Amino acid sequence: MANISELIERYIKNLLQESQGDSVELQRNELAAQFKCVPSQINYVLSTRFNTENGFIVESRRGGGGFIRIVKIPLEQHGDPAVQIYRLVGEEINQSQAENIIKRLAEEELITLREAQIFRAVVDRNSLRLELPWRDSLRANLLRVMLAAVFRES
Amino acid sequence: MANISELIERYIKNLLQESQGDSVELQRNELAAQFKCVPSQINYVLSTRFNTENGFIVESRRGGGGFIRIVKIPLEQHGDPAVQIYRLVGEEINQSQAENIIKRLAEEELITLREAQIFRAVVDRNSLRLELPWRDSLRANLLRVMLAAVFRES
DNA sequence: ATAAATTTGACCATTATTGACCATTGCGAG
DNA sequence: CTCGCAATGGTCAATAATGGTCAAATTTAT
Repeated sequence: MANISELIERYIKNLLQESQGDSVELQRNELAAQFKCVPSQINYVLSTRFNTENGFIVESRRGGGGFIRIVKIPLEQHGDPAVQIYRLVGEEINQSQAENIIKRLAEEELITLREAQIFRAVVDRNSLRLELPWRDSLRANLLRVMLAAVFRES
Repeated sequence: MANISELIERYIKNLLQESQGDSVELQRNELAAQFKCVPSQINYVLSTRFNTENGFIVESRRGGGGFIRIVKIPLEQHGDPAVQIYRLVGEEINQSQAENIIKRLAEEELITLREAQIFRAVVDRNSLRLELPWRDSLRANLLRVMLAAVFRES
């Protein structure tokens, strides 16, 4: 189907492949003009196809010389453990589940001891001062972005 | 990179590196001429990139023989880290302030690059899915516990 | 028919650039 | 000495250049 969002997605993934590294930088307005769509559609594509669940990190800056940078998290390079663990997190996670995952990450030496301590501090229920439906969701989100940060090898 | 401010920032940081000490002295008009911008843009760069939050002090003098001196202030490496951290982070902190602190910690090699990326991921407003009065407070809290986790090692 | 995904646009936020006008300092001419 | 000017740097507000959010409208899939 001639779905613009999909075209944009493919275009960006192509750029990622071509660029030697694992990231591309682009301009929102320029891209939008190129695809003859409104700029906010770029945001739509980014949030639906290039989010952390899909293994991407998006950074950006506004103003003069602004940009959008899309970074691919190279999960494959770390082999099975990293991928499995990343998927394990899910939409919600409680503290002890999170701690198990962190323990495993440390055992597999995918993160250092210090990093494990940072992870534990963040997923601690006392750090996440929220009531329960939301706390587990925030914890899952934070765990995922922390994993993404670590697996990101820049 | 169509961003003069960034070029000027890099230029000054280069000068700082090259000069043995931790300070450089320059002339506003001269610099502005060199980069073909208005003199006040130098002030813009100074106030956004070389302020105390970023660990710099700027001194200057007007009139004949005027100058601008930029001095880099290193973080205290001794004393109780917890106290210093608490002072730095406070009860609430926005994303850019947090990022500045993280950048400094990495520059001072108090945390590794990977750790800095974890920190950044956690303090990102998109990771902390909360509305604004509480988001800054949660961010401050998380930053504090992460720093505590790292400095606890004694 | 309903739900989900996509497309649009109005309005918002952040960062950079520019220029008019202001302040301070040093140095000569009287 | 003192006054005045040349040589510096400072402030602030307007404008430009980007990107972000949110929800309504529309299209597509179930």
